[in-house]
Amino acid sequence: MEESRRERKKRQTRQLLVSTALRLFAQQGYDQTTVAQIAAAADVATKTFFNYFPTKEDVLFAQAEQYMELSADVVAAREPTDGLAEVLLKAYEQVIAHYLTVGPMAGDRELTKVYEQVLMTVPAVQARALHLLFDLQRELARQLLKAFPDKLDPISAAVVAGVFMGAVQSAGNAARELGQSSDEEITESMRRGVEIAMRGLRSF
Amino acid sequence: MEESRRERKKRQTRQLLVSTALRLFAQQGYDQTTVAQIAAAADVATKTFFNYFPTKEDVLFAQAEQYMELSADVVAAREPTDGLAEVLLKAYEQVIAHYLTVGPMAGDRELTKVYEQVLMTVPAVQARALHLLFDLQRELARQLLKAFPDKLDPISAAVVAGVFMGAVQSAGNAARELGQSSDEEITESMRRGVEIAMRGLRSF
DNA sequence: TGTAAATATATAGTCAGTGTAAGCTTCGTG
DNA sequence: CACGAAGCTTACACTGACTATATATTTACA
Repeated sequence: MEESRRERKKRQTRQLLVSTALRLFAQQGYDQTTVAQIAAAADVATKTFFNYFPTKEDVLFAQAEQYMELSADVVAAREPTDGLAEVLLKAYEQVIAHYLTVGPMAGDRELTKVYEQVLMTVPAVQARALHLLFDLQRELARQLLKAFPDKLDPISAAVVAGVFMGAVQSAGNAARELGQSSDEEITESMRRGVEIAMRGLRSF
Repeated sequence: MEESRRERKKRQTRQLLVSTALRLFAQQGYDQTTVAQIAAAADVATKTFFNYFPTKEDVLFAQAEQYMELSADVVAAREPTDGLAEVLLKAYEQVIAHYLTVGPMAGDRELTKVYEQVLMTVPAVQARALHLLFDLQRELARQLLKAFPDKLDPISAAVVAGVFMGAVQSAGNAARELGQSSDEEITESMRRGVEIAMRGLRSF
């Protein structure tokens, strides 16, 4: 079945809300922009905004579920010869590639800056981002446990996911704090983080 | 200089707000309890509550900064013979011990249950908790970098902290989800998490 | 005891987010 | 084509977190 008119309109409205919100955030700042303003600028009722996004923050994370599906796909489609480390690395590469090429930030330097600015300064947004990271981590653990039932148990699967995500996230964050702002620098730092997670902390 | 009257009163008011809030949360649930109610029950103005705690959630994390100081102390007071792994393990043991014996939850089964219930079900509180975890991680990275300037650089220090905290946090969480509710079971799972972080993910 | 700083207060607001009921659009079925 | 069900949007009213401001009170200290 193709996309029905209803579904199409819904997607359009959703997209309109996202782009309108980002535009206003860029113009006047996140905190200075009210949901009522976003709704008015998109010409819908305020309540409609909340029908699409449970909170104001969520409009910034509209594409986040895709990452979850993406990594799940990679884990599910693993080659029988692939070990746990290989699968993790592939999932990582996939998500990064998707982020850099397909996501709403892809290539748009201006938008990326707005995003980063908001993410670094607005506590509520930071909190929401961490929560998402956390969900992603839990989902990854589930997938890994299903893919490697002989090597993992529920606890170790969770730990593997937690270690991996912790490495990537902390590396990316540290890179940003050090002023590394280009995609290349940041992904390179993340790669180092992954390598450390693979080797283990005793290697220091 | 001892504690002045002003400081003493401040501490008392703060303590009163915390215990009053917890009592009300236990009685009527977190969402059902308003800040106005807490303030009224503690016989202060609503605004006063916000003078002590920036948000409603914060009243649940009154003791969190102590963990940061604690782990910083451990790292700072390391023996010259201690390697990075040993220092991390010691800091971990210290914080756990502190949590189990000194914290407001120590021994109070009832209060611990309220806490866990709130933490598992209220999104705003989860978000706040994650944010704290994140701060703690960053602080740990700073301390490690200072203690091991020859072995670490800013990126790798952040990664070490991120991997370590990620392991502990995900293990603890997975344990709770599996229904392990006793302190012993949970700390045992966390210990496994730490071991995995030390060994590295390639060991699977 | 007088004075400046810190703190608490009441008042009046802004804004995120919810509940509800009513109306409009779209969909499937006969 | 017709019609009823289901899904969305909307207006409206409301709760409650949080802030700004201006005022009063308490405390520290000379």
